[in-house]
Amino acid sequence: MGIQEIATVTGLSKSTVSRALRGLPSVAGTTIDQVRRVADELGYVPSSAAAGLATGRQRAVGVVVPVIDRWFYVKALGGVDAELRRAGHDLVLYNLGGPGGDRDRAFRRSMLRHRVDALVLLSLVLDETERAELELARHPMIVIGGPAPGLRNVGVDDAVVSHLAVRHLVSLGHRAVAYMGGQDEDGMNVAVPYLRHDGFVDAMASCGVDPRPTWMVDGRFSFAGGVEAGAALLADPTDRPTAVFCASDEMALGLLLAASRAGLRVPEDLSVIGVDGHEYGATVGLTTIAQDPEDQGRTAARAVLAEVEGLPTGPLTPAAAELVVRGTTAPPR
Amino acid sequence: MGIQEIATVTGLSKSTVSRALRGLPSVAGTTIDQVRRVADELGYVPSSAAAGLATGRQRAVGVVVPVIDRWFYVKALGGVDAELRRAGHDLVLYNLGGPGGDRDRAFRRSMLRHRVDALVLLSLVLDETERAELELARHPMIVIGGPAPGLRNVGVDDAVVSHLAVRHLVSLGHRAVAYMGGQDEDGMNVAVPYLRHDGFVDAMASCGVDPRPTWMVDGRFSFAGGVEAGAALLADPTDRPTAVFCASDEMALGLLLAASRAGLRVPEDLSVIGVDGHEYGATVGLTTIAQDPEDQGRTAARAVLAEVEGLPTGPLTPAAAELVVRGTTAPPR
DNA sequence: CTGAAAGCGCTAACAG
DNA sequence: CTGTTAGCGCTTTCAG
Repeated sequence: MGIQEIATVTGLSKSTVSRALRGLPSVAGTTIDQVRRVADELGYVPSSAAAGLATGRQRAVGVVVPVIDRWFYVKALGGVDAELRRAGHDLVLYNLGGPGGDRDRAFRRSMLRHRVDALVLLSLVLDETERAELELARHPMIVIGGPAPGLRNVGVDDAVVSHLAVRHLVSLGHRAVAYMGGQDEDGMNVAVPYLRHDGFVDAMASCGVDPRPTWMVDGRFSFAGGVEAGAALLADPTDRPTAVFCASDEMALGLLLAASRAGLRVPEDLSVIGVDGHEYGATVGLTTIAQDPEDQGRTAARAVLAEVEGLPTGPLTPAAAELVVRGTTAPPR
Repeated sequence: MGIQEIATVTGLSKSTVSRALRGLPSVAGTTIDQVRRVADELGYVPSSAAAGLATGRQRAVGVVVPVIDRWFYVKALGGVDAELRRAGHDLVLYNLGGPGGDRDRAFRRSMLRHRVDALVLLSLVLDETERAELELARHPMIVIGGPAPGLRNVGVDDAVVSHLAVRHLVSLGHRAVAYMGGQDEDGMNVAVPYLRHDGFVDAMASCGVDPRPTWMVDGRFSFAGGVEAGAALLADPTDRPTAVFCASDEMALGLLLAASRAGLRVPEDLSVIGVDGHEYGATVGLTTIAQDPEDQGRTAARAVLAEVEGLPTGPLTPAAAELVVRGTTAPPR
């Protein structure tokens, strides 16, 4: 059943078996082979709980996402996972499940159980209480996406993202540029939407263009939202922007559909630029500010794992965000 | 630090504290309150490893996915998660990470550690060795998606799915109907692609129509793949199908783009039907055979949790698949 | 290179 | 309703 069985069968001690199973260098090669063979024959399955209790290390890290079904989160999750796997750690998923998710309970009931050695928070900003509670667990934490007070974070600089997009549009000659963003995701307290929004306003100002309040629309960071907000934005032929900066590719894709429904050609009648580097965008030729969430996930995992090992925690360099010009942006007519 | 501290501070015994913390009915209400208060003051954080070791239950279930970034898997994962959370269990994600994922190592190194009480496999078919290994852990397992030999599964009946789609097309008057599917996902050993393919052939036969081999194309179950395969399929104006059944909405979306690039109008020149009920499809008006992966996830989680509790394991009813007629299908001209 | 003994922090009978 | 006594299965000093 356990390590003990192997010990009695091989005539070795529990300790030696334990060491052999872990391949410690202080064990004779022959012993290791023998132990492994017997373990296999016996169908031995290690108990991570016992190991965890003895060492204080669970070899697992938690990943907290506000919702699971968003492109960025899925990609970042994949990156974190890849790196954890490489390091032999498991990934415990904490999905706050959006607005209805009973965030508080999820926090204390699950994350506060020492099941994981560290936490990767996706785009979350914690409030005071939450921070205090998580402090109790005393494990390393890191944030992917928007900066969070008091925590290290990896992610693009959202102000830069907005500036890149606006500058591209303005340099093409656009002045009538609209912004499609989204509010905080219903109390999920995510910083990115605000940062991109403010970045847009800033960038416009620095280009000497005044953003029009009626051209700042809410696409809810989703495809469907982009279609709706886009339809509204493009409804009045006498008062249309010549370009739109969408704070996510999913919204931009929606806007593209709305534009075609409105009989507008892109980029001739309307320029569209998104943010992300979504695969769909690539295949439809969407100009975008691309980022690599998978890589951000890997970086975050590596950093937090290093912190678990007690290595010094250096500052993290912001992730790359790069203007990818494709077919949806052009000079206005 | 642990439960002991609380015991000494309150003057109670470890056992009483343990019971109070778990709110067992055999503890005085006042005691419970007191213990909880002291626990809070002390910043007590329970150790799931210790609890798990003592009880043999980890209060966690593993979810194994072939890859993470697919609509179906993400939705199903969300469903599993929701149900687990409700039951107070954590979710450990095992991502095989596609073809390059070193499936074997992932299996034995992680899943075989008793970190979880049960396993939910997404669309995976295990080979003999894998089954044997997982048997060792002796925990309940269930599959979502295609049936797997020797395991219970929840999911739609893929033969029915194909029949529904084909019958819809044929009843509209189509005879020249093509199929867009995909092969096994590069050694990930997933059953669904084959089932839908065979279902299509069957359904065509039962409708008295011969499927054309050159009209059975591979869209790799992705948007980009759908665009490519669609372009090829529609390339020759003298030899085009009048309708296409796509084994997933993502491919259907791609095909829609390919059709518009080829100058075809949908549904006038070409009818398209997909499978899934993807949100994007809904907003572009894609006719589809809709299913509810989230619900399938919840069902699977519930079933496997019940099995963990030792409840009798009844058979599972197949998940619902429903024809949703929207704007992309119509009679051929 | 291997063994003996002492826990890791909690739960679970079994008594009161 | 509460306390006592054993472990759960592994890792880790400390000695050989």
